[in-house]
Amino acid sequence: MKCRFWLLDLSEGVWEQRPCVRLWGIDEQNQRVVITATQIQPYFYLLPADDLDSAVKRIESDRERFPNVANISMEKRKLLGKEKTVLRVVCTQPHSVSIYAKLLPEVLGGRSFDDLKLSTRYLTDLKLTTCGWNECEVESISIEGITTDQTYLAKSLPTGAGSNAPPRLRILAFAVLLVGQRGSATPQRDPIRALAVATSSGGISVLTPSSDDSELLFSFTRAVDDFDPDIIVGYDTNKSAWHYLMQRAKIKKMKLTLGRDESEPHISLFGHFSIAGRANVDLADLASGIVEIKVKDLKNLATHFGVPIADRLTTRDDWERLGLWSDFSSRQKLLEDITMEAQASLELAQEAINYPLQLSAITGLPLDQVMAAAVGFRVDSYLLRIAHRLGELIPNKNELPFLTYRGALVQEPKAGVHQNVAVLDFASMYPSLMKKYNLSPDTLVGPGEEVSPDSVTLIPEVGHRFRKEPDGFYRIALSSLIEERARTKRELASVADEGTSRVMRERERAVKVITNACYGYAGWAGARWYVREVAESAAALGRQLITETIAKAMALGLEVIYSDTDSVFVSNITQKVRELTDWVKDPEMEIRVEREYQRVLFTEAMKRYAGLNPDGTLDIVGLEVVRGDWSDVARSVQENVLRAVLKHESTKMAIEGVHETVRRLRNHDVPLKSCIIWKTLTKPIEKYRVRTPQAEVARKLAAEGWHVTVGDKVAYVIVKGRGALFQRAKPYHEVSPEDLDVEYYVENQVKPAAMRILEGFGVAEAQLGV
DNA sequence: AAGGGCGCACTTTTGA
DNA sequence: TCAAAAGTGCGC
Repeated sequence: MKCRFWLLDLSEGVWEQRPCVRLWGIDEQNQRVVITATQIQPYFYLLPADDLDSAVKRIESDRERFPNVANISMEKRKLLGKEKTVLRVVCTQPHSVSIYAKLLPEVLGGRSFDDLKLSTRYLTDLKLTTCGWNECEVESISIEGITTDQTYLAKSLPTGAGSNAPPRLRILAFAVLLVGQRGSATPQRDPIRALAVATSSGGISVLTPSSDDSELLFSFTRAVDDFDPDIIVGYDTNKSAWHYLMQRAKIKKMKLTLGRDESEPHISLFGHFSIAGRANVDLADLASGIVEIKVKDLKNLATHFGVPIADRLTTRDDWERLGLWSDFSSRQKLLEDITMEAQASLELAQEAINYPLQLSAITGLPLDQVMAAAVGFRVDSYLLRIAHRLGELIPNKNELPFLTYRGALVQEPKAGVHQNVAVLDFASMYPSLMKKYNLSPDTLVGPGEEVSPDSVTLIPEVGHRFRKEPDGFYRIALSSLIEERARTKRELASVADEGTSRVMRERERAVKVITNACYGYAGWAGARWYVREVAESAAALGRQLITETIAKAMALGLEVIYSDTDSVFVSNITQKVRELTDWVKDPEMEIRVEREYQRVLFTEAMKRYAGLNPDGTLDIVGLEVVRGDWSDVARSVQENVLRAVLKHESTKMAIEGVHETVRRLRNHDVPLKSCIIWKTLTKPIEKYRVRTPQAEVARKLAAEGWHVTVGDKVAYVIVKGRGALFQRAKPYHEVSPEDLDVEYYVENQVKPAAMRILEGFGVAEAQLGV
């Protein structure tokens, strides 16, 4: 019989002594299915240094060393466009692929390719769509431990069948309450205090242990079992909750059989926890990609997405939680916290899941992986499929030494306020240049290579040469992305249904993000297709293009106020701006008016400005207002100053605002929270060579038993006293308002932030003091 | 374990 | 006292 299924997850296993891939999905009857497939054996390619026959002989004559080689055959593939005959080395065991792919070149010389794990191999070879529909001829079987509605064996090679609307997904959200006796909770010492679960069927419950937490762990397992979710979601679960749950289970000698094959969660490829047959989604991964959210937490994420429940979330620090826990009468608050956290995670997942689903469908990474993977690996996965389609050998990941290269051009702005300014920019400049000039690893001409000058593009400044024909790997990949985006846009225009149109919008966004990441990818030393010359050439062509555009604007009599990378700020004279955009007249390199400011303010600095939009809102770029490492009090003062000078054109109003804040600060009338400075720990505390405030505070917290790790944001305030700044930085929860060094905030936060703007208006610093 | 690129502003510490 | 280095976070 034929099974049409929406592919949610993949796992690897063994079926009748053979390695198999399991495809976990949902069918059209909304039943959970799993298909066991054994058609593809694990393999990789070997391009030996010398002739193929002797390589085959050496492998076959050395069975002791290579016992897991099942067979070897010759195959034609391409290496950067050039035909090569390679050996396909089929292994009996999936894990042998990476071992032999490393070992054989050491023994025989040459290189190996396509070092993919079996499930990736399977997806790639069969062109299946993750988070999309696929088809397969199947027959029912029975496998012990598998809990899906239907269990099948694949009788044909499954095929991708497009990526239409997703089925109705069951989502389970959870949150744990972790409180230590002192400092951060430690699994060896502190049981899980409570666990809240919310499901997309409307159920919500809080589990609290009576004596120890084994019962809680058991109940959680049962809750997952009963509801049988497709997606398990929470906030920061990969870094915290899952580790804790697993450790507690281990201590209690229990198994957290959460998988659809009764297996336990395990750490997978990108440091996330993988659960067989389900997608474990950590919303922190979603937050990490959103630059507007400075302090990444669930409340800020929910607020960003406009989920109503955001208002009911309480952000607490560990020590505040410890305080509430210590007082028996306030424990209820903490239970409410995690209940809201679970409910909000659920609502957020429902609101925001379309984008990750589309990203998965486009890149071919399963949902849980695509969430956890960084941009580079998403691009990598996309390119891998294109390469395979083209018959290209897939280079293995290796850390190459890298060279930096010159990047984009930034022009000094004309400082001051400018009226009526148009901002023009090139749409997707770098990928467009890569496509237009066929910049690619396989079209790059070697330094000594003789070619006719007509057949190549010579890149200005850097002197690299790229063949105009045939189409290079990146051109093919980018074209297919750009076409996909155009197709999605067209479909979007004809879709009336709001649900479908949301899916399409997210698809378009996902395609765009992958497209724009290709330039950075090409210049990333960890990329499979890392070729510095490609990125370097795109940057050089970008500099040439923007330089010409600036010159043209000036020739047309437009005043050029500023330019950065792919944008120019010019006087907004409709006719001339039109002439400028027409001048480009290249369908592959479109420049368009992106924004129009009534007024825009520049200081002397690049990458920092504020513009007044026609609707009265402000765009604030680069200035303290948008920086997460300045106190709220300084940021809001600066924002008010900007609004006063740009919108109301009143420096008087601006100065009064500053006065008012300084007065309130000195009056202790500004909440302590507004004085917090957040800084990220960018390395382990022992690696700091300089005594920075955040490192000092982090050391202190660590000494008190709090877990502080790389990537954490440290919140501190500056208190009165003697000595360097780092000696006066304290964790804000230890500080009472009267200890605050108000003068520091006046002199080093509020004044600089305000003066940055006001000095261009002839305001002297003395006018701000009191 | 580490998880596109380079260009730039700015604060604080360091070390002579 | 001052310039350089370290550190962070931004823009595109």
